[in-house]
Amino acid sequence: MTQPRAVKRQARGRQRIADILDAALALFAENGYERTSTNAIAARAGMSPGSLYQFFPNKEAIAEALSTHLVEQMRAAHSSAFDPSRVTDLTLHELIDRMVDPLVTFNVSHPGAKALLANTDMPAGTHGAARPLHEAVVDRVAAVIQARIPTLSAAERDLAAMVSVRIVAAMMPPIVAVEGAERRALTAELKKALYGYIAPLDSAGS
Amino acid sequence: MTQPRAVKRQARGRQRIADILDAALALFAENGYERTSTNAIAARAGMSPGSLYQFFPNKEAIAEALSTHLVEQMRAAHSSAFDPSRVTDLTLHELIDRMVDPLVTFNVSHPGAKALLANTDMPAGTHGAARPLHEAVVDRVAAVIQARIPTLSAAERDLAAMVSVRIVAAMMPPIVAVEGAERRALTAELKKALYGYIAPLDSAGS
DNA sequence: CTCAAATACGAGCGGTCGCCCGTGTTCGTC
DNA sequence: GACGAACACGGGCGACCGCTCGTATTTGAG
Repeated sequence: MTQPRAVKRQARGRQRIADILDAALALFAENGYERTSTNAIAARAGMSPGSLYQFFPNKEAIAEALSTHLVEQMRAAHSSAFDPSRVTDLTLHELIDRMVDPLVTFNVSHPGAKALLANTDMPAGTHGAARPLHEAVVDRVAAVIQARIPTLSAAERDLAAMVSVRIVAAMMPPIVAVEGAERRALTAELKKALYGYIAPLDSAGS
Repeated sequence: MTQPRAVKRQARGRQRIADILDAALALFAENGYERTSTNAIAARAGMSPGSLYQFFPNKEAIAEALSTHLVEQMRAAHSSAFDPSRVTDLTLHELIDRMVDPLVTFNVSHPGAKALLANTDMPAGTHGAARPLHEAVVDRVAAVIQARIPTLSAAERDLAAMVSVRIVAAMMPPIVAVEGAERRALTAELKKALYGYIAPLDSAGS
């Protein structure tokens, strides 16, 4: 439906699309979606407005492509972190480390991703592109919890996964905003919160 | 400084200001700040654009007044919840109940308040009006923690307060979005998360 | 009752935005 | 080397935005 009717792209064109996405991500992160004009995106990407519209039918499509792009990168970066095998061999601390650390790394190296995916300053379609990611993350966390604590009911497990993901998301902005020792301290605090929430449910000890 | 040079308002005028604020809150909650036009606010409030600008010098002033208004209501609603007296007499569960329940009530009865105060889709001045609230809440939570767990260092206490507030804020949207038993279940889960985070620090037992 | 102040109106100004289109240029293919 | 498709340009259109202003009406104080 929203399929943009595949146009044969040349290498030049694909590079320009990447340029547009880079410029858009930077500007969205700086000023938000609404405050960023398409002319500004084109200028930052080093092209004319007309050229920009050769690759995207409208502004919203840029946001959607950007969301999809980030979602893919995130998925790729975290596929290993959610491996449900050997989940019972690890201590809960180790398990939390394995899931939190890559998330922090990704969010640090992609500032503005949060600004895009978590912001209400967005057209509806863009949220639609982000929701599958959130659901996917929650599902995978639920799968890990299922492997770890099989005694939980499905409802309890899903609820615990949702709450865990929200806690992580809530701590991400301050973690990304600082560096070094401060970041490590905040990350440690996030892990303490997760541990405190999950440990009472856990049957496999510390 | 931003003091709008007190104009003698008649009762009619004060009512109109309230109408404008109501309309703006509803529209901001529905569509966000940027997507809401001043003409739309005026129309929803049942007046002409010219009349609206009799009471507010510009759009940002509306957002600021709205923020201040909500902040005041929130402060009033929570002043009792943060009473640091008798903090040591309560169990940690009771203490958490006392602080979480009024917050949930307020957020339920003021949907869109979050949309305003937590959104990046806002002029800088509006964030400036919301930050004092957040800081005030964190400070008061820190004061309660101080009374409850005096052994904590200042840095640890402030950190714990910040994390606690973030956890509460993170769970608020889904809590507000549902009703009845579901809402109670989510609220209970929030309290479990808070308890799990704070209990390990607490010296006064369950 | 009078009158200045407060309130109310709404057409429309100046500006910006998303986007189009006419035109010219570069690329891949044969 | 020729040719069509992809790419590139940028002036500017139409719509809408925040906001103004000239004017008309209502209010409360004296």
